[in-house]
Amino acid sequence: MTNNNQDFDNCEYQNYLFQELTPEELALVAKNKREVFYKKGEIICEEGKPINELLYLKSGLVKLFKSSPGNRDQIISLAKPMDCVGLLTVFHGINYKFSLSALEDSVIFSVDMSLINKFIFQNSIFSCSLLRKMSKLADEIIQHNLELNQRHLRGRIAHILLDFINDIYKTHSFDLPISRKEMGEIIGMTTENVIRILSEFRKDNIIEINGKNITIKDIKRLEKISEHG
Amino acid sequence: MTNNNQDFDNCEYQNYLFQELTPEELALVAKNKREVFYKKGEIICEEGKPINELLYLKSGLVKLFKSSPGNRDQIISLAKPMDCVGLLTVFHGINYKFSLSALEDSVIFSVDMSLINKFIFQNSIFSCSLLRKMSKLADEIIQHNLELNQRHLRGRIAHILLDFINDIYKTHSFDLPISRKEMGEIIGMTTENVIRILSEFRKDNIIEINGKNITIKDIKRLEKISEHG
DNA sequence: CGCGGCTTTGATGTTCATCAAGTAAAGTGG
DNA sequence: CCACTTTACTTGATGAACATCAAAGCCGCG
Repeated sequence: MTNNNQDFDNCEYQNYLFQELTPEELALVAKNKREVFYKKGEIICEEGKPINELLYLKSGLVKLFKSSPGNRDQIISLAKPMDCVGLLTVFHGINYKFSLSALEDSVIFSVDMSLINKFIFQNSIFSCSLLRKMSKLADEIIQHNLELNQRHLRGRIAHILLDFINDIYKTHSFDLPISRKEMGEIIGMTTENVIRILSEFRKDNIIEINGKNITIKDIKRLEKISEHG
Repeated sequence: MTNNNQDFDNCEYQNYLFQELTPEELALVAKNKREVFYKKGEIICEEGKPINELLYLKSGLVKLFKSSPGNRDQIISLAKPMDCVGLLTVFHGINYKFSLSALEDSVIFSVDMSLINKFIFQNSIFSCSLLRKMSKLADEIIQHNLELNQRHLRGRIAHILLDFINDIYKTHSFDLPISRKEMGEIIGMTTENVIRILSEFRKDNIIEINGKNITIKDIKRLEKISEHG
């Protein structure tokens, strides 16, 4: 592991959360923080465990999910680097109501909630920024759910592909970080149907599939399917 | 309309939001606040309109919803008296992403966002309380969506009836404040199926229906249906 | 009293989950 | 490095759950 302070400076640079802190507060964060590496597939935190820290994703990809009986997980949201994982829920209740696991090799950077609470009390710019971020996250989750409930399966698949293109990978050709099963868990459908519809898109010449790699060939039609079913 | 300050004192008494304010701040709220009466069915605020005020429901029942083409609204949440309506979304973006309307005759009490922001900056107990409330609301909305996606129609109807019993009316016999159509919009199903399943429950001797009035006769079975499908 | 909206029930078709079965890929231990 | 096991992926067939369509009764309201 390289110099921690160096790392911290690097990630703080882009970070919309900690940038509101004063130099003194940042020093406290640097002293308090822990950095943990999680291998792809590893559980980061489980439902029911106490909430002690604010988690911040430095690199990788993480899913926030709820597991149900019968191997039926439901993914609530994905966190990208520079996101605060589970920010929405850490201020309510003492235990996690959801679980977190790494979709790719990830580095999580954690700070004690007691320190975060201290900052909230002494730095109003910071707490204001938290309020804004939470509001944004809530809007996104609500929006996501609305979109799911309105779309048929084809529309959902189109929608999630567009998300990967626009929000995560910023390119028309990428390696899917998640299995077909997990894709189904994000958009609420079975693995079989995820595959079926991806195959349809391939036959219709909208995408190209090579195992985990997906290339978008006709984004206009994908957008049309995402909107009009 | 009766004395405003008197009203304010009455509602502040139970209010978890404003109770964190100092007497001076409360005086500012009392001076700034507006109180508006909305008739059942009236639109309180529409998607796309600027967010200028924090709304607080004094009496009545309000729905937060998103409308879609084809007379297909989707209800995101209901607000009971003493709830801050749309609290989750007011700190992000300049325009409402959702609409609000009154399900029953309602009194809304509004305070300028500029004042709320002032309090956030000067009163850290208040902002901390806001964070907790938002976290709680987010948890509830996420939970609500998870439950919907996992249940079949019978389970959803059972679930929403239990919500009315436990959260809103606190009695086993109540007048439904909403139409069958709105009930469908909360739990994501068609009006016809809401009616069909309510009829099934009536035939199975679980509930009694007299127009808008519903009486629960067998809450144990309702709970069982809500949990196990 | 008649019109429009809400409610109710039945018949029909579509969408999607489930089941089954087979292939490819990816770990695992010798 | 190769057999072996396991996990992920893929396709088809079937049935269940649910939306849609249609039609009729009910109720409040001008």
